Amino acid sequence: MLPSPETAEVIRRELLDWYRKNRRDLPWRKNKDPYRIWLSEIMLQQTRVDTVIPYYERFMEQFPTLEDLANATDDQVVKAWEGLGYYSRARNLHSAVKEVVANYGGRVPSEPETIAKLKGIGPYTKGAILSIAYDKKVPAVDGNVMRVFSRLFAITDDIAKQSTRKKMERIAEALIPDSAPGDFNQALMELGALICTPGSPQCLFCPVQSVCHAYREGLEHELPRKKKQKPPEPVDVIFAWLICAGRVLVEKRPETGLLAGMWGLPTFEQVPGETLEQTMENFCDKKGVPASNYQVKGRLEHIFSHRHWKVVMIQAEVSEPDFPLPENWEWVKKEDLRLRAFPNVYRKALKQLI
DNA sequence: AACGCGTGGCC
DNA sequence: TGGCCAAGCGT
Repeated sequence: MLPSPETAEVIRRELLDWYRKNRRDLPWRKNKDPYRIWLSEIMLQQTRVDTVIPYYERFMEQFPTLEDLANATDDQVVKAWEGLGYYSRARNLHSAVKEVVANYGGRVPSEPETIAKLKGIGPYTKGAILSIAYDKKVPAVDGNVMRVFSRLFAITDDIAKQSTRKKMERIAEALIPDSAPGDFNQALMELGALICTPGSPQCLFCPVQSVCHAYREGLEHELPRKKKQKPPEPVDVIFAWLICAGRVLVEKRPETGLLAGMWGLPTFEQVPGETLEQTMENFCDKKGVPASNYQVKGRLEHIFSHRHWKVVMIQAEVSEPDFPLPENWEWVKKEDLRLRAFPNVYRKALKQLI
């Protein structure tokens, strides 16, 4: 059910007016450089504004232009992303930026069909870049917008479903103005971030309260509806701290799956029914590591989106450092560990071990 | 279509 | 304190 033309006009006017008075002064709002907008949208995927800001500032300092990023190495880009999470975003962005330089003369495509082909740019990011940087009338429906629409129009569909986002995009198309599509899209998101928040929406300060179906019915706390996600599955994991003469063995993780392609300590699952020392010793034997003096150095827990690692860190001394290294393993001097990009779970471990 | 993919902040 | 999230995308 689409909003009436009268309702649509009220929403456009009130939202744009409210946004122009209340918009936050964020680093990516300094100008409309498509590269700056693009980077911000990728970093902001599933990530809070306050978390992103320092990463964004540092990243822009290190890679001020699209060409600078295209000319960087993968290691540099991932290092700049270290700690931000969802690391495939960095790899996809880097790959896409290189493609823009190679195939589009270094200009971010302004056509929906073209930009949508780039890695890491889905329906939301496409709409955000095109509307904010190029003033195109394309919807940008993210979690904020879905929450706002759910409440404004009392939509009870599960916002975790793909079909719901398409429904919301149809509504957005009916609302988005010719004059300032980028401001309007950002106004919707800003309203979701500042007023129409998940927990306790500030309906008394809402510029579109008068046309909000949920507010009228007292349903703002019941909406949006969203399927609960399963709790992370616990896994017992061992980190091997394999040392020799001031050096440590590190492992590059597989190119797919959790922390894909990231550096870490050699990591393996605890085998049920075995002691820690048995599993550790079997692991070292299997890898051909001549290790001795096994010793538990500490424990930590780390919760990912769907895994809960219960980690035991076990140290062993490598007696013969010139043994043939397993694939994707390297020796690193302890003081050089900081030069490499480790995801946070390993940084937490290293903090305890060093 | 449903699931895998990080992290930190919030109450 | 731990469950719930926060400007999604790829498969």
